[in-house]
Amino acid sequence: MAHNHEEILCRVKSELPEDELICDLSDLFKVFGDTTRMKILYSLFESEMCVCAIAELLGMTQSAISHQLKVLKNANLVANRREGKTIYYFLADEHVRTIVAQGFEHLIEKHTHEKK
Amino acid sequence: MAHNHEEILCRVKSELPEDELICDLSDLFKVFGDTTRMKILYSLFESEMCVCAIAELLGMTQSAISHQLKVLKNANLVANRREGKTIYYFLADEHVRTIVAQGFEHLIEKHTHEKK
DNA sequence: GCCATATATGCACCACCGTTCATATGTTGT
DNA sequence: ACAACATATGAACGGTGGTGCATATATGGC
Repeated sequence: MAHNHEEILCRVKSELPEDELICDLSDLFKVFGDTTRMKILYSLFESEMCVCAIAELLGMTQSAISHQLKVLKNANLVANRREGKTIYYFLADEHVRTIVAQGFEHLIEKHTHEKK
Repeated sequence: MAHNHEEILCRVKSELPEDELICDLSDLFKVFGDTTRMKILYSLFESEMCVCAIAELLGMTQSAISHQLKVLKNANLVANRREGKTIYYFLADEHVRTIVAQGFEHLIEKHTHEKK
């Protein structure tokens, strides 16, 4: 046991969301937590792109990109449309931009504080 | 080589941020991508807390919590203050709430779409 | 100074994840 | 139906990261 904090423990415990929500949330952010996927998202900020274009842009295997696009799609961050043999991927909604932008702002603020 | 997409490649490539920014961004989101850290953040939404209180709340080792608090602190998501022997951790700024809230909204929207 | 309490840290183990290779699926043109 | 191209998928390898154990550091009380 430790020092007394029963009051706070009870109050915070009652306000904590269920495990499933916490899990879904961290799973979502996990998707943003990889440089390859982040590069893909940034690319799609500019324009929809087909798989091989992204692979060429990032200098990576088509397979690797395909795997990561699947992860992004499962998280509903991107969607795709078929046009003949090629499949174009694009941002699923505007939340993606907002979330990345918020992360960006945090980084900026962090850097300005470090310049002391 | 693949089918032609020189135009798009050049345009997108010129707009892509430098690798360091991409890396910093994904590193930041990586911090949100763990259930333990997410639970800690949600706890701190309610109130500042000491290490052993968080450990008791989450039913985990003091060591594990301490390790994760270090990660959160390195990312400038939390800060701490000492009061005698105990050290209280709290949210470093309001970006944390905003980022988590954005992720939450994305999940909500996703769920409503799945209810078809 | 010594002991108890609160927190931090180094290490090692294990699980998970990103990549590549090989191959499968799907589409178009002939 | 077959060949060529675009993409998806499964398996395996390697690296990273979260956890617990043991221990170190720090503060307060006696």
